[in-house]
Amino acid sequence: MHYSSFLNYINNYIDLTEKEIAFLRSNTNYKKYLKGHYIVQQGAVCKHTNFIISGCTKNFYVDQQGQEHIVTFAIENWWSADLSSFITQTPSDFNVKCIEATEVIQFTYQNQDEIFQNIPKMETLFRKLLEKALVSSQKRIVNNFSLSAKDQYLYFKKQFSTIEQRVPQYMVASYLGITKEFLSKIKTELAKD
Amino acid sequence: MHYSSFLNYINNYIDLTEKEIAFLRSNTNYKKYLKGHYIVQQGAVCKHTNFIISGCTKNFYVDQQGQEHIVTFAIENWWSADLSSFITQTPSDFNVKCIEATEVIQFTYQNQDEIFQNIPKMETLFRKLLEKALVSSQKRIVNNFSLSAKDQYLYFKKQFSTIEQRVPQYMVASYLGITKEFLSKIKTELAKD
DNA sequence: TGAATTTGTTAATCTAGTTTATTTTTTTAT
DNA sequence: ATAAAAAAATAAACTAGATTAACAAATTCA
Repeated sequence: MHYSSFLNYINNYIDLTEKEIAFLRSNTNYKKYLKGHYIVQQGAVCKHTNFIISGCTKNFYVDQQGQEHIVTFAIENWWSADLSSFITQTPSDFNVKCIEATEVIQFTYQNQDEIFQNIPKMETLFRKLLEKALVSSQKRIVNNFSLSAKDQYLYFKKQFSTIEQRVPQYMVASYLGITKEFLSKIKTELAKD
Repeated sequence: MHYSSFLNYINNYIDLTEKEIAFLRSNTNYKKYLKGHYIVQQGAVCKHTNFIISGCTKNFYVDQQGQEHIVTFAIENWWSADLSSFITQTPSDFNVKCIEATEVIQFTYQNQDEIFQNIPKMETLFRKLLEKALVSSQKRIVNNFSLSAKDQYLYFKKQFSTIEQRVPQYMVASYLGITKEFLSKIKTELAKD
């Protein structure tokens, strides 16, 4: 069943009783998106937080010049949403799009509220996830201004080798904040060694 | 008393009973740092999360070339710590230094744990603070790769005008990830209009 | 009050990464 | 299997921002 990987994931952090599992199940639902489909679209409210069971998504932003900037990727066992829109329930500045066909367990803001109220351990889990996410976001800012593009690419490759193998190179470039041409240059340079 | 601004701040988000306030008080303490003093030093464990009552701190990182990169500033009614070190209780890669004499209410990891266990509303508050912090961290990443240095400076100025007026210009440059010379150039350019 | 230190400016030169344009390779769908 | 589309590579010209170095203001503090 679809829920098993979701429950396995949660089980890595906290223990849930049968009752709590049932409650969680009744406050989440399973959904499958096709490749290329949008989970969230710029201008629309992000209705759900999504736990990815299988597949891959990108969270990106289209700037005024029409250029796409990838903020995060997400794969199996990660969370995917536009946090800003979700927590405020206001229109999103970002898109979440499926790079592959993607299965998720999702819950609404109301669902989340009920889950946290009925299973405080879940709120603790989320608090800790947010801490980790913030740490890696800050780490990315630091890398951004202390590493060359080449070193940022090597760091990404080391940290997210699975993602690098699954997404087109121009998306990696977009995530790194450099042009696809320059990433190509970096890779040929690295290949020489 | 020192605690009043801390309690006022918390009161903006949640209601605490007298008992809860007493508990919070007994699990936090007041401390005053002089200008130039370190709250956290690179290589040491970040023992406390600090709520700033008065003053200003910078959270920065010294890279291998000896260059300082400011990750965040913090002023009155903000939180200041090296989150990464605090949550893992392992040595920090960052420094937190007082730009002005700074008064804080601080608590240890154990204190935090007890507070969250005894006052779940406090964990909810922190979960929400972390959500907001993550959103603004992601916003900063986006700005970083879609705005020119000039526009990033204008955004900083708009968002943190109080900070801009309090810290030397070379620190603003460091926060923006540009050289002080280039920021000076940007400012003379802007002054022409 | 004035010497020392910290902070900010200006200008010339340099470089990492962008832009634009063309070609090649890989993937997708029929 | 093959045509069309998507992705990647190459290369020349260009630019935002860095580096270096010398100088000017503003603070600090004895």
